[in-house]
Amino acid sequence: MQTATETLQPMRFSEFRQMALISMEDICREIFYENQASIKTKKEAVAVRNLANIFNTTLRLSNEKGFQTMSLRDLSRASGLSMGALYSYFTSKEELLEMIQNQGHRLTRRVLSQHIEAVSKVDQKLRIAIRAHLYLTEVMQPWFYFSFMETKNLDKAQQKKSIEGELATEQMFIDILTEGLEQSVFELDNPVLTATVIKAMLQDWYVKRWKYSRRRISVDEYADFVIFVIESIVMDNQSRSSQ
Amino acid sequence: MQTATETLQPMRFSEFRQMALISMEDICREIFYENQASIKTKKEAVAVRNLANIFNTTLRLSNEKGFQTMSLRDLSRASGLSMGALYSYFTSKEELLEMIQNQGHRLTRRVLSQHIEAVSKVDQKLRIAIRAHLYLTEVMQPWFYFSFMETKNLDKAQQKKSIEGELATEQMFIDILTEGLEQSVFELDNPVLTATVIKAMLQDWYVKRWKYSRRRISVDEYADFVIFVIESIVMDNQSRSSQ
DNA sequence: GTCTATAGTGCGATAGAC
DNA sequence: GTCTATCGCACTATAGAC
Repeated sequence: MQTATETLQPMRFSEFRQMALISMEDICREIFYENQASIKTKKEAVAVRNLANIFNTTLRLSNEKGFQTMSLRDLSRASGLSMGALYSYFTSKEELLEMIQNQGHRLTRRVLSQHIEAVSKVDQKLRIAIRAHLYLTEVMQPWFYFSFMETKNLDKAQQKKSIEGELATEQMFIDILTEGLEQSVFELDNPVLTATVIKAMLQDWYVKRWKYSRRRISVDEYADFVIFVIESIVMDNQSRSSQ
Repeated sequence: MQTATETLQPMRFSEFRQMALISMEDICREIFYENQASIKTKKEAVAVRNLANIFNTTLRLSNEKGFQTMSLRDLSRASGLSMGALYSYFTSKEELLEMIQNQGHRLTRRVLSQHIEAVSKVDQKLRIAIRAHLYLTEVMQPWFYFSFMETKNLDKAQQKKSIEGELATEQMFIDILTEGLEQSVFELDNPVLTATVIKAMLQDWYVKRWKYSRRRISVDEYADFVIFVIESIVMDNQSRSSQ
C-alpha cells in the first residue's frame, strides 16, 4: 500500500495547507464546547465568532509587546468587544492564556502524528517529519511564537506541558535517527545532539520570522535546506534524496 | 607571526574565560562612569557594588518571569535595596532596561572582534568564530537570554540596535563563508542560509540552556558538534579538522 | 448578550526625614 | 546615601443597566 506521502513527488506547502484544514472556526468551535462551563454566551455562532476574534487579537497584540504588557483594555479596544463581553469568555486573564496554550498543543500533536504515521521508510520519515513540522509552524506561526515567548508566564503545571511538548518533538527525531542507524540507512555518532540541532533549525523558522520574510525565503526553500544539512551529516553522498 | 589561536591546540572554554576577563565589577564601573549624570550616588565603590547587585538581580528575576512582570518592588525586595535607593541609579524602569541592553551589546562586539581578528586562515576563522560566540554566550548567558526575550519591550530605536546586532553577527559568518568560497577552501551554494543555520544553532545554546544542562552537554562538546555540522556541509572529508 | 461604571489593588515614581 | 510614606494612575475584575 502506498500513501500519497510515499510517492516520488514530495508534499509541498500548498498541498499541506489544504490537507491540514486548520480552520480557525473549527478550532474555536472545539474550544467553545470544551469550555462551555466558563463561557456565559450560549449561542454557538456568536461564541465562535467572538472567540476567534479574541484569540487572533490576543496573539497579535501579545506578539507585538508581550502577553503581560497587553492589558485587557488594549484587547477590548483592538477586538471591539467591551471589558464585560471579554469576561463572558474567560474568568481571568490567566485562563485566556491557558485556553490559547492548550488548543495549540492539542492541534500540534494531532497534525504531526497524522503525517509521520503515514510513512514507513525511515529516510522518508525523516524528511516528512522536518517538512511537516515546518509547514505546521508556518500555518500557525503566531501561536508558535506566542507559545515560545510566553511559556515563562504560565503556572508550573502548564510550563511542564510545554517542556514535555518540546522534548516529545525531539524524541520523535531521536527515534527516527536511531531507527535509521539500526537499519544502516543513516550513519551518525550522536542522535541526541543531531535531533537537538534539527529542533533548533525548525524553531528559528517561527521565532525569527521577520528575517526570513525580509530575505524572501519561502518555507519550501528553508525545508529543502534543513533536509540538505541533516542529510549531509547522517547520509553518504549517493543515498541522498534529490527532494 | 603566529598568535595563540593559530597553534594546533585550539582554545577551549577554560582558557577563554580567563582571556575574556569579563568581570562584573569592571562592567559596572564602566556603566557608572557613563551614566554619572543620572546616578545620584557619587562614591565609586558604593555605586559599583549596588549596580552589580541591581543588574544581577534584574537578570535573575526577569529571566524567571519577564522584565515587565517584575515590579520594582520585587527588585527592591530581592536586591535588599529600597525603592528610593533603586531610583538613585536610574530615572525610570525603562532606563534600567536600556542600561543593561547597551552594556551587553558593547561587550559582545568588543570580545568577538578581538578573537576573530587574531586569525588569518579562513577555515580556522570559521571555527574560532563559532567557538568564541558560544563561549561568550556561555559566560554571559543571563544577559543573552534577557536580551533575546526582552527585545520587543524596547523602544523602536533600541529594537533597531538589537536587529542590527543580530544581522551583524550573521554578516560576519556570511563574510567568512564567502571568503572560503573564493579561496576554494569551502564548497557551498547558499552562504546566507548557511550563516542563518549557524546562528540558529548558536542561539539555541543560550535560549534552551535548561535542556543542555539537564543532558550534561558541555559548551566544548556543543561547539565541537556545531563545527562538525558546518564542516560537513561546506568542506569535503579530507579537509576537515580534527578539532 | 453586551454595555458602562466603578470597586479594589498594586504599580511607577517622588518628596522629605534621617 | 538610603530610608519610609505617599501620590496619582492604570490595571483586573465585577455589578447592574439595557
